[in-house]
Amino acid sequence: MVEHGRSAGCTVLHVDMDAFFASVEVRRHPELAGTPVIVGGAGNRGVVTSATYEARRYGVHAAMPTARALRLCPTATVLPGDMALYAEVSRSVMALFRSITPLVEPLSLDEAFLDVTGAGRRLGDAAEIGEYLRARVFDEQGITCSVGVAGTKFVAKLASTSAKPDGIRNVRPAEVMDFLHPLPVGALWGVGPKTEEQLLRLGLRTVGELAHVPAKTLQRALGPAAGTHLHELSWGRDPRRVVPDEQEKSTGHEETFGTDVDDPAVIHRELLLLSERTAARLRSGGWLARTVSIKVRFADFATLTRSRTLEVPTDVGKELYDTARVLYDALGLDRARIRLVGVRAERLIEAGSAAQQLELGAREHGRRDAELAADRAARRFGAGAVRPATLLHRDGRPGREAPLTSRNGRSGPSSSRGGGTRSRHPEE
DNA sequence: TCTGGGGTCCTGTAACCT
DNA sequence: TCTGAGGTTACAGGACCC
Repeated sequence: MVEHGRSAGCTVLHVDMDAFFASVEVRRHPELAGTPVIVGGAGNRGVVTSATYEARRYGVHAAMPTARALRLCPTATVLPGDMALYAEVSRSVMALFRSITPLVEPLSLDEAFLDVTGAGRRLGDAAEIGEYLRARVFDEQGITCSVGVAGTKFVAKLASTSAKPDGIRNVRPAEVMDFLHPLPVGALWGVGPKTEEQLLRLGLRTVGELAHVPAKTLQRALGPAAGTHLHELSWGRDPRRVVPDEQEKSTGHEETFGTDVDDPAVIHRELLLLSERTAARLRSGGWLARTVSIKVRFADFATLTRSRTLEVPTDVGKELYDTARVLYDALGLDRARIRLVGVRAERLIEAGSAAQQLELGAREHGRRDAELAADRAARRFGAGAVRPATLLHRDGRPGREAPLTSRNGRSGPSSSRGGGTRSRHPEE
């Protein structure tokens, strides 16, 4: 039971599923309960996407190469992941959140911010609502989550992290400095390995030490935006509101080859496949892309990007591919060893809003109609049911160079805004 | 040890426009 | 007509998140 008014001044909840993908897998395979389970790519270049706390005890964490994770924890069960299932569980959980308040801002499949200002009268204060949500999620989905309660998004997020696993943490306004200042600078949103290294060079190890450095000094060291941002966060100031349904800004696909590739024909084929997949996602979301970008990562991990803005926005795979190919060919790579290629559609606009422009652009519609038919076939017979002839083996089977296991079963682009706030990757 | 995939944001530079 | 300043846009790269 929660004492009345314990979260006065706190209206923001951050709810984060515990080891989400792995927990869903354990729910599906009850015989794995209490054992180390890793969800991730099993190939020679696969990485861990999610791991149960039993696996984490061995030092396993997300983004670690699976091969290394298995050296640390040889008894772990490795599962490839089932994004469609995780998305379904996520939809149910988000629907539960929306039954409490319309102000739900999903950050990824497994976490969301809730503003419960308007829900208090019905359900108690924010901390009581947090307890209620945790119980409902467990009852309905059989998985646990952790909740942070605070007056700002940033502090609520840190609070849920400190409550993990299967806990709740309420940080009242008067407690924010005591909570925040002992934390390492790396806990701040926007401080990754590079910035942390810079801050350590300045002798700043904790948020409290950073808070007492003049904002001007931080701005000089880190740039005006990052300097101001970190100074504000270090004093618990975060004006961002909980915003439901944010507009997507880009979507795309990339693929790491199982082994490095130096054959331009193979790269071209991969660019076509990635363009088709990206376009299908544009169409399913009702968007057109104004800009196409490609990403190329070489064997030594050096990465470059190139982009081009289209005269007429598109959701047609062939048009994305034509631009991607021009960008790639312009690099003039002479059988360089390539590890990864990617295609992204950027500067998205709603398809309806661009109807006029399309007519003016007099685009050829036959190809789009064919791709729409392929979408319908994919819905009926499964992804890849229809694809360009160049992506087929001679015997008609779908074919390509062996990239890593694709773990991407997502149905649409993320509403993520990165830079420290959103993503669709579970955990950590 | 050897680094996936899907995102956003910031910064610097160059080109373009007024 | 030419020129320079200042603003805007496009592009590329890097950092970050999970």
